[in-house]
Amino acid sequence: MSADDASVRRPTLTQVAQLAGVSLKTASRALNREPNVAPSTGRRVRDAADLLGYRLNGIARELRRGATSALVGLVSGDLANPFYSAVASGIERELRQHGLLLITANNDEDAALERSLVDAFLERRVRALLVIPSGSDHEYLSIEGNRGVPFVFLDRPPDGLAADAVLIDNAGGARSAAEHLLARGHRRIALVADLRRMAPQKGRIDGFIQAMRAAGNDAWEPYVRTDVHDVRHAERAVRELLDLDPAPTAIFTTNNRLTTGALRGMRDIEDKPALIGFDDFDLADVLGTTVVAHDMTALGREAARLAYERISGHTGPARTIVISTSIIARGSGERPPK
Amino acid sequence: MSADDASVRRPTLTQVAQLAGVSLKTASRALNREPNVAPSTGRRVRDAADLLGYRLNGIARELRRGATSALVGLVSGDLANPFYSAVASGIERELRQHGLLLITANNDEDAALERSLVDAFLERRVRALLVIPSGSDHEYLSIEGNRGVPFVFLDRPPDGLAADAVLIDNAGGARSAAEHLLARGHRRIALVADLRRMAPQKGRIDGFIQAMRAAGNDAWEPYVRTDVHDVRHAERAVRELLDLDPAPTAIFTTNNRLTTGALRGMRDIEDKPALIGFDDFDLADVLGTTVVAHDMTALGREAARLAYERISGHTGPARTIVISTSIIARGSGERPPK
DNA sequence: GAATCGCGTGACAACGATGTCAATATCTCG
DNA sequence: CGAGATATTGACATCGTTGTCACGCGATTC
Repeated sequence: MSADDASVRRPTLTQVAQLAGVSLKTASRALNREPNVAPSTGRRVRDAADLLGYRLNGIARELRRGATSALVGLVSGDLANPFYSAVASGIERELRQHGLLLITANNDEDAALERSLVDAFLERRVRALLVIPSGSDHEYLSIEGNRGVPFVFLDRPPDGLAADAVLIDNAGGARSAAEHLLARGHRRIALVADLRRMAPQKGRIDGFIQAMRAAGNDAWEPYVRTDVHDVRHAERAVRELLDLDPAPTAIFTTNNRLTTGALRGMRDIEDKPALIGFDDFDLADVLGTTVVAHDMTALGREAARLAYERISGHTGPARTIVISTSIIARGSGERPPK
Repeated sequence: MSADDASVRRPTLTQVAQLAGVSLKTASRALNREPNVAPSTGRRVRDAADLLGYRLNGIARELRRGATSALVGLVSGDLANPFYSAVASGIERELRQHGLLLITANNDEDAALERSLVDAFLERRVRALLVIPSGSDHEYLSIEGNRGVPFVFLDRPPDGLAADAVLIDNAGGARSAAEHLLARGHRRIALVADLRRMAPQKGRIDGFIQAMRAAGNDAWEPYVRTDVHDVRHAERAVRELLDLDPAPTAIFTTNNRLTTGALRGMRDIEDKPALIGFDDFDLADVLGTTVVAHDMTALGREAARLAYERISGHTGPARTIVISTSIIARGSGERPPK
C-alpha cells in the first residue's frame, strides 16, 4: 500500500517539457493556451502533462505573477452560528463568480485570536480581507489598509480606521419592532439584549429606546436586560422577567441566540407574552415567531462585491452599505397584551 | 485619500536588510529567530521591519520550503445548511490546533463544479483535501491520492477509490428510529427520504426497511416517499401522506431539510402523527421534535484528525470512522398511534 | 603556540512558474 | 526574388524567500 513514499514530488513543468521534447517556456505556453504555439507542439505537451499527472503549481505562479493570491480571507465569529454561515455562503458565491476562493477562520469572539488570524491571512497575501470583528480596536489594521490589501467590515463598523463596511439597519429594525408592539397596545415591553459593547447591539438597544421614548412610554424601564450573552442566560432572563409583577406583556430579543433562549424560557408558559426577535431563523415560521428579518446572504454578497471592486482597482473613500430590515409577522408579535 | 497607488509593493526582505545594513540572509535569520544571530543585529533588523511595515511573503516561503501550503481544503455542499457549517466548524477548530487553515468552497451539489473546485485546491497545493462529495464517481481523484495529497471523505463514502472516510451510522440510526416507533405501537409508518442515489440516504432507507421487516411489519409499504429533495417538496409529500386513508400514524424523515418540511406540512394538523427526524437541529427542543442525533462537530473533528495524521506522514490502508447516533426523545416521537 | 571550535555573517543557488527579448523559420507582398 | 512581417521557439532573468556552504574571528584546548 505504502509503496509510494508520501513525499514523492509532483512533476514539474520542466519534466513535462523534457518529456515533450520542448523548452520549459514552450511547455508553459502550451498549457496556458497562449497564442503562437504550433498545434502539434501543443498537443504533444498536453499529452506529456496528462501522462505525468502534471498539475500547475499555483504557488509558484502566484509568486511570479505578483505575489498575490486568488484568495480572499474571512475572519468571523463562529461558523456554527447560522448567521455567520449564511453570510459566508453569500460571500463565497459572489467571489466564485470572479474566480476567487474564500478562506475562513473563526475567531471564537476572541480579539487576540482575531488579530493573529488576520496576520496569518495577510502573510498568505490574500487579495482582500473580510472581517466580522470581535475586538473593538481595529487600528492595528490601518497600516495594512494603506498597503493595498482592502478590508471590508461586516455587521460591525470599523473603529479607528476608514474602511468599507456592510451593516444592518439595526436601529431602524429595532425601532420598527418596538412600534409594532406599541401599535398593538403593549406598554410593558421587555428588552433582552446581548453585550452592549458590540455595535450592532448598541444600535438595536438605542433604536428600541428611541421608539419607546417617542411614544411617551417609559413603562419598559424595569424590563431591560442587557449583556445577556448566551442562550441559557437568555432563557433565565426571560423566566425572571415573566415572574415580575406586573410582568411584561411583550419581549423584544436582539439577536437569534437570545430569541432561541426566549423561546425556551417561554416554552411551558401558557399565556405567552408577545415576542419579536431580531434576525430571522430557520423554523420561525413553524414556531410562529415574528422577527425583524434582513437578508444575511445579501450582506455577504455586498461585502464580497465591495471587496472585489477594490481588488479591481477602485479607489476612493470608504463606503458603507446598510442592509434594510423588515418585520415578518408570524403571530408571536401580534399577540395582544394580557 | 488615494494618494497611495493601490499597487504599491509591499516591502521585501531585501529592503529590510538594506535598511538594517545587513545581508538578506541575516535579516531572514533574525526575523525567523534562528540561533546564531547577535542580539544587537537581531534588534536592528526587527526595528527596520517594523518601520517598513514588513510582512513575510508566505507564498515565497512556501515555494522555497517545498511548494506545499499550510492550507487544508474543504469542498462541501452548501455552507448555509447548518449541517455543513457545524461540520466545517469542527474541522476548522481541529486544524487550527496544528497551525493549519481551512479553505472552503461550496459545490452547490453539482458534481462538475465539485471537480473544478477540487482542481483549484490542488493547484493551490493544499496539504489535504476534505470532501463531502456530491458526485458519485470519485475515480478521477485516484491519481491524486497516490501523489501525496491525502483525501478524507465526509458523510459519504468514496467510490472507486480507497481513502479515509468519516461516516455516520445511517442504517443504525434509521433502524433505531423505526424501532422507537414500532415499540410505541405504530404500524403505518411513513418514510420521507431524499435522493436515493446519495449513500447516506440509501443507508437510512435500508435501515428503516430492515427494522420494519424484522418486526414482520409491511404496513409501511404504501407510505414510502423517496427522492424528496427540498423543503417544499417534503411539505407537500407529508400533506399528501396525511390525506391518505388510512393515514400513517407516524413519519420518519431522513434529514434535517425534510424534517423542516414535515414540520411545516403538519403545522395546521390538529392530531399530529408521531415524527422522528434524522439530524438534530437548533430549536428541536422548543418544538418538541424527537430526532436521531449525531455529533456533527465530532464528524468534522475526526475528519480533520485523520487528515492531519496523513499530513504528518502516516501511511497505511484507508480507514473509516463511524459516528454513532442516538435518539433524543422530545415528545414528537412518543405520540401514540391514533 | 598551533590546532580546534563555535559564533556571526554573507554569497549564491534553488523552489517552479512566467515575462522579456532575441533567434530562427516561414510567409507575404511588390 | 528581396524585404519586411509573422509565426514558433528557446535562453535567461526574475518573483521573495530559505538552504548550503564558506569565511573570518575570537575563545578554548592540549
